[in-house]
Amino acid sequence: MPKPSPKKHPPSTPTPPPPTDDGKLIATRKRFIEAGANFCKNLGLPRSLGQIYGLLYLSARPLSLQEICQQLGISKGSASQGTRQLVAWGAIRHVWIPGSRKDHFEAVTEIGEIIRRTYDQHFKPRLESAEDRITELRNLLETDYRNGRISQEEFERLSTRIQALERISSKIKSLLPLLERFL
Amino acid sequence: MPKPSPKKHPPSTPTPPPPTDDGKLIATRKRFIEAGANFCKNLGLPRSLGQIYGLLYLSARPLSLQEICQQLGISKGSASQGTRQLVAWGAIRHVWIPGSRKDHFEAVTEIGEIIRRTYDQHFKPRLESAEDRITELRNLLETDYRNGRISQEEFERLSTRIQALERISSKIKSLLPLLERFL
DNA sequence: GTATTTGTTCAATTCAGATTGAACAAACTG
DNA sequence: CAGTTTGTTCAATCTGAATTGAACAAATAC
Repeated sequence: MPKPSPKKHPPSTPTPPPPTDDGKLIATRKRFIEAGANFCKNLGLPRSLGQIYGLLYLSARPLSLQEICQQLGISKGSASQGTRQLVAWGAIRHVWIPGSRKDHFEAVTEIGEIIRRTYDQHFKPRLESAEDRITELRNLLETDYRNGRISQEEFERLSTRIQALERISSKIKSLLPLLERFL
Repeated sequence: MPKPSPKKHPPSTPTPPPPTDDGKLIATRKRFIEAGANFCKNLGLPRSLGQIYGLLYLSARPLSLQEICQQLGISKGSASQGTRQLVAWGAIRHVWIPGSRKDHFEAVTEIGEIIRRTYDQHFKPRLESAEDRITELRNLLETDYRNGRISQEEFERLSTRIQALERISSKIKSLLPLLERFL
């Protein structure tokens, strides 16, 4: 690696070179990375995930962790955690480049794939656990009633409301197979 | 209004009675309110929204702001903002109770309604604006190319990737009508 | 009119969680 | 072996958003 003086500057925050070193990033890339960041932010996910995916999605070749840090102006820690998350997510993949012992990453460009996997791994389980939580509610309700903590009238009203939830839940569940077919 | 002694206690924060005054909250309610809070949290929304909706959903009658604060142990400010948000969202509604000049709120129990409205007001517009952003990207790309900031090879690759996005986008868009029919 | 009740607003605070960076571990190099 | 490169971990920090609470406004009561 062409590093002339190993002690040029202490670790890394002496003169933060323009915080985001977009030296090599043309407008299209910048905009796309930004869009990815916003997308993730809107979903309540760390921006960095979107940035990393965006960078890799438009990259001509797999990039190393170092390159990711440099291009995005984020820390090694962030890049390491971010890439791990994205790999687990199935949105990017590890690529070993023959000559190098660095890790390299490339984007999985089949976004449909990613959506499908995300649905299977995250949405579906959650929807299913929702049912359990409703059942738990019903049990709690019966306990409350048996222990005389609520009147019968109260019991019946709450019961009706919980039943409504069950109906919604099972309706949604019945739509899932349909959704899956078109996914 | 059946209020016996108008000076029972000064305004509202004298001896914050056990921070969360769940005196009247039976297990079922507590659990449901908690579930609402978590649900909102998972969606990246303020917990308080879920708590308020949960409380109202199981309530026998419309509740005043004061009651909401007390039962949930949240501040007037939070309750005020929270209810406003939920009303705008269509998840709860204002109810004027004849004798009282307090605002009262009740939950909209037709959750399907709420989902439909939310989809129309929030998801759909966003999906549509996604198209615009992709178009913007394409324009940026052409500008970058015309200004000689990228090679033709680069141009073609990026173009392909953006095209893939366009395909996904239009595929999703074509699914919307189907989804809407079953919503 | 003044006093009281009720709701809103917004600056200050608090809190969650994303990001950093330095210490560490592991793999390789010479 | 020591030295270098590379990735991971985790405590500290930073950031943004939710929450508070007190000042305010509006409506009503007296």
